[in-house]
Amino acid sequence: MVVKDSVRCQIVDAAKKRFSHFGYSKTTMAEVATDCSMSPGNLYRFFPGKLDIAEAIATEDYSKHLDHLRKLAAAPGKPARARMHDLLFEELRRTYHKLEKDPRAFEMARVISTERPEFANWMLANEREILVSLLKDAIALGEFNVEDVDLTAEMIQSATMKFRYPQLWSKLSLPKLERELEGVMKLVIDGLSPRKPCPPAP
Amino acid sequence: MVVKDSVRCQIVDAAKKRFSHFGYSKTTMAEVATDCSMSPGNLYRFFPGKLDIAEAIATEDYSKHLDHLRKLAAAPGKPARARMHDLLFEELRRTYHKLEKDPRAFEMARVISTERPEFANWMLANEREILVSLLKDAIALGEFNVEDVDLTAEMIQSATMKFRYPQLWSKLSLPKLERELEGVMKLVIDGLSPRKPCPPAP
DNA sequence: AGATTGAATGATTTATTGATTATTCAGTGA
DNA sequence: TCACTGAATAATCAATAAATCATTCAATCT
Repeated sequence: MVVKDSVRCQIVDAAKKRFSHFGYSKTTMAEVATDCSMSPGNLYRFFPGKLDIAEAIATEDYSKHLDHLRKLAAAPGKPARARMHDLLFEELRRTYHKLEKDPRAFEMARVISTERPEFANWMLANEREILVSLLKDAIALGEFNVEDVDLTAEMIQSATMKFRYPQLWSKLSLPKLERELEGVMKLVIDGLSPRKPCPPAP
Repeated sequence: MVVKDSVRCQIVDAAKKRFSHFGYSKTTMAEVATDCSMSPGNLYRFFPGKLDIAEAIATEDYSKHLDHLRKLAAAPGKPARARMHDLLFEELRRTYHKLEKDPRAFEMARVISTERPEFANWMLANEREILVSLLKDAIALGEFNVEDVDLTAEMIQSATMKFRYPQLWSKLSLPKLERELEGVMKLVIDGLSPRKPCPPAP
């Protein structure tokens, strides 16, 4: 089992190099196999198919990111508002940089999300979980006032959808996207309704 | 000039029929010309190209929709909240139905928005204008409390982006999309911050 | 027996070719 | 001179052939 795992790792590593050098579609299973000094057929004892290798790479990479997000969301001593800011901005920046500068990463993201739509859902669910615990925490601290935490987390994700796949929507630059996300966050946190009885002092 | 206009209309009408029957890509300029009893070359005295005919059709159609939206946004006697609801829901439903059931309309929308991205921006700007006047009205009535009206309108559009191209994002059904839009609207209007000093009565 | 190979298979991609079609413009007729 | 035509052009698309590649599996090795 430990042996099997190390072979899996070897395969993933070889594929990682190939994919990031030449792209997903331009690397063949035969090449990956050769890099691992094995026959192409043998790869299939470790992975059901090529896409699954890509998914393994993506999962590994994404898990690190998730850990980071969890830390941001739980940062002690920070107001919930600031933590939510950090959380959403980190996501925007990560995907932006990842997809903007690296066409290979972009290709992989595209392939995985079209061939394996559940993967994108899984990511969303993970992030929603983080959001939920952040909200609960904020409620306990009296910073937010939310009835249905799960629903609210879902709605926050809805409202920030544009920033999750930045280059799909608009060719906006990162600074512009950041300014917009800032605005949406403010809107979501403060809302449109008047806080106090309202009319401004004369 | 009045003659030129009537020829333009004739061309647009012929193209409208062809496009909606056979689709944009399957109708040829020669066919449209024949329908108008003219030579293909002559079409170019009235439109710079095929895409511009499609754009003219889309503009005409969209203008009617805009009028409707303006009416909804200005409906007398309704609270701003309800008018905003009507506005955003009408947009969701329109695009959903238009694109869901009619593959020809979908093709045209796709072609125009990829070849003429400024068209989509123009639509957004139009709707933002409506949103701005709705917001101003709501502020005057004391229903909303907003500092920067233009910025806020932009942010509302950002937050509801997902519902503007429903089928691009998710394969969600209309009822699910409606429930989500409902939630996002509530979030945007009420916000997360506590309205009153907050803690619930015992 | 279990692990591994690598040739065979069929699906997918790429290259090539031959239409089709948007667009232009020299020419025609009023 | 002006409105228009329709053949010429160039770009795009469809069809097909050729090659590549993911995947399978009978045979081989350890």
